[in-house]
Amino acid sequence: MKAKGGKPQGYRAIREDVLQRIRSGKWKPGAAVPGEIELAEEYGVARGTANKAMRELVEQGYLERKRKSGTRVRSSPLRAARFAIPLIRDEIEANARYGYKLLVREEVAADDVLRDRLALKAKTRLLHLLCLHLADDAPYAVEERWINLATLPEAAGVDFLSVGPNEWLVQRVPFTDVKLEFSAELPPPHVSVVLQSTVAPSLLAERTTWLNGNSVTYMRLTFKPGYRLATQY
Amino acid sequence: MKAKGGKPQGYRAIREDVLQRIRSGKWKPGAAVPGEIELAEEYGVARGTANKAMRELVEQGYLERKRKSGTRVRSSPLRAARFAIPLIRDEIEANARYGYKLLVREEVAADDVLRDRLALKAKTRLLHLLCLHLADDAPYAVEERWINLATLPEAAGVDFLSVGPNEWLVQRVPFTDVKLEFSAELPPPHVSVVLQSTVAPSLLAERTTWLNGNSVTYMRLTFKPGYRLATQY
DNA sequence: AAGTGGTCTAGACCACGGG
DNA sequence: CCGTGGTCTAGACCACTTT
Repeated sequence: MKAKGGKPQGYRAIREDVLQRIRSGKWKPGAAVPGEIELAEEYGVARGTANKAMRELVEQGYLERKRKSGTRVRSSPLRAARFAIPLIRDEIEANARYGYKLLVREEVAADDVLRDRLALKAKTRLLHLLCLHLADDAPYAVEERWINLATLPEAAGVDFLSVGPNEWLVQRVPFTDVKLEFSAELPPPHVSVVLQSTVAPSLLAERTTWLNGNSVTYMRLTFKPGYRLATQY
Repeated sequence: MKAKGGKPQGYRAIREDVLQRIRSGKWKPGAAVPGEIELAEEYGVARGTANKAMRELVEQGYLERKRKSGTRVRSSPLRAARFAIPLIRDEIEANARYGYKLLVREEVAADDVLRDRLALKAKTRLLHLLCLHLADDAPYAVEERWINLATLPEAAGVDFLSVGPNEWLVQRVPFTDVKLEFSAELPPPHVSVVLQSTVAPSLLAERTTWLNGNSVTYMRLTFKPGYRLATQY
């Protein structure tokens, strides 16, 4: 345990001070907050220092700033939760022994659903993978993945037997846009069989990745029933 | 539509330039990146300007920086998805007419589950609410909420008939910590009845809110079957 | 027109951490 | 030790927005 008893110094001191006044209700939602110049004088620092403090509070969703009209406490705090999206491997290894199995590897032509989701032309070839992630030898999540071979031809030469597609992609392939969706589903039979689960709702995470307007990959990650995705902020 | 054709100026130019070099693979994961001084000279700007550009890239998860050893491209980009968590009302009003109904309002004693989750003493009184959020008169989500009256006695005097607890709380009550969890559940009967749904998996969002170590409220939000929580980054 | 935040500069000192 | 990033300063000009 680090002793963090000492009060923050510099711009952090200002940031925490202002935050304290917001949390305590001293500065209420919608209320105006002193400007940078005034704050800088109050704390005896340069304007740039006060600026940095206020900018961080804007970024954290506590303040709104507009030129000329000044700074205000956000009326309904735009709380943005930041989910860390670790490699599944890392998530499992935090508490258990990680295992990985490749179940299916095949080249396929895109069907209508995939063509739509990945914005593909008619005959585009995809690499389809079905993988199982295990924690202490028990099924943890099933990964269904399609990789666009038009964008990523080099994927055709990888066997994915020992390294999962997630890890392979993240290390080698840059991307510019990601769409992430969560929903609750009853897994289809070919997934629930692999999860060794009876009929029970599963959390489904879907991720579609793009590179400069070209689709790279689409992934469906079905977690075992009872899985909880948690964050704290 | 704004025409954003013009290339970014100042520190943004540096940020986008460096990002481009990462995304194009010119600078690979794990590789060292020029230091601030070098970058500043390259672009003919002050060191502080280069610093600002690099800091933003760290924050976005693209770079790692350490004193003395310098700046590197993150080997596996720490992709953090930022979920905006709007008031349900705003989420619905983006596409439909919002409706709200209070179904249950009662003071209760905390049971074991709630005592554990909210870290309560034995006899703490809670305000229990059951609410329905509607989109164009169709059930959209069911909100079950418990408010800690020890922390928030003033909530006992609010009827919550026209203003939902979510909106009331967010406007008036500051908080310091939030725990947010997502899972897939088969809703219990008293929830599925209200959702007018047959037996189908629902996405469940649970949020526990704290103020300086004291629990404020616990909420279970059950979305209608088929709901998708989406984010883009 | 004028006020407020956004950005930049040139220079400085400090803190961390690898050698 | 000493190089690199972290922070700060005092001053400046600019951009946006309201008056």
